[in-house]
Amino acid sequence: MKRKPSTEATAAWIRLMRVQSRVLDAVEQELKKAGFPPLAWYDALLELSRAPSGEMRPVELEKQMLIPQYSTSRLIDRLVDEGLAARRECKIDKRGQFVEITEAGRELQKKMWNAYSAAIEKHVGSKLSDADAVKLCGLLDRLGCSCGEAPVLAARDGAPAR
Amino acid sequence: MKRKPSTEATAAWIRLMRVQSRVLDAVEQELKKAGFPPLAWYDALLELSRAPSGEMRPVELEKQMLIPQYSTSRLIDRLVDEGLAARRECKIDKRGQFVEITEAGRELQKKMWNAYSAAIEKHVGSKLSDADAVKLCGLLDRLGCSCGEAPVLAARDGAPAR
DNA sequence: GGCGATTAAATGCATCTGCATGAAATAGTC
DNA sequence: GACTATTTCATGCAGATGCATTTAATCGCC
Repeated sequence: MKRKPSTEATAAWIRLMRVQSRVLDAVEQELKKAGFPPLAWYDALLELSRAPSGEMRPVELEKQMLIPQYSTSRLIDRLVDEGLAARRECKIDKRGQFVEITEAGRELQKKMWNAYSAAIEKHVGSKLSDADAVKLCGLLDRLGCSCGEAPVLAARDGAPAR
Repeated sequence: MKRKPSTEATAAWIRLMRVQSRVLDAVEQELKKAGFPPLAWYDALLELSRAPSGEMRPVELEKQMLIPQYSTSRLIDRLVDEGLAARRECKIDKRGQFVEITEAGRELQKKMWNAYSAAIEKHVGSKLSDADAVKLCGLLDRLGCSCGEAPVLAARDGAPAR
């Protein structure tokens, strides 16, 4: 029952862990040096800015970002503290709420995307042809624990990570 | 100067972040459920067990594992607390020390490898042919921030992650 | 309508992390 | 040898995270 992985699979595992870690670190560092908050903030702001009226339920955000519930709760706290989002009462379900992105939030998201996209280009785009990037996506998707993400909806003004 | 990444590159970035996160989580969870400590412990034990006489300098460990200095220091603390490793005086450089893996440490490393390798097989090996795993390695290596790792020395009784 | 089960969100607590700094020893230089 | 710079490792502190629990509201069912 406990089959061992092939050396190829093991090597892939190691690469996946190491390379992701290095690339993420590099990108996060660049954002930090540019004076921006962590990537998680960007992801949240992006999700919010994409929502129909700029607002969504914390539960939604949680599902989109794939982070634990308490983590979402605290992330929202911080965004609200910084004036990047605001909590709104949810009339149809009083145990819940809505989180709405503010103008400042939208601006920050856009500014961050400049630095963020430049970092992606620097650490990923410039090292891989588009064709290879597609191949890489294909291989990675096969590992995706059925995290059936919507296609490549990403691009165009923002990329959610994590 | 601030070129934007192609949608393909952006998609690859997203996949890299998401898939790694999911796979790592899955593997860590399995280890945890089996009652084992975090992967970082395994990595450290593996490095130590591979060292010539089962001991190495914290600085070495730090370089191998690519984690910050303070992180190494505290990791060693925990290993020592659990009797998996022991600090030894370093006679040739009294500001330093040696960390030596104990018998219990070696045993834990081996036991963990059983669970760990099974998890790798389950979450990576079983989803990719060897040929595809090799392709994936090749593509990921190109992103490797010149983290010029030794070839595929990994396999065969242990795989360092992170 | 009443009531237990479920869901949404927050929070207390222990642990972990990052960052900066400190303490001790060695290396380099004159 | 004296003095500064560098290297090795530890640690105090603030902030972040994981986990379990709490509070409040809705749902399902009779």
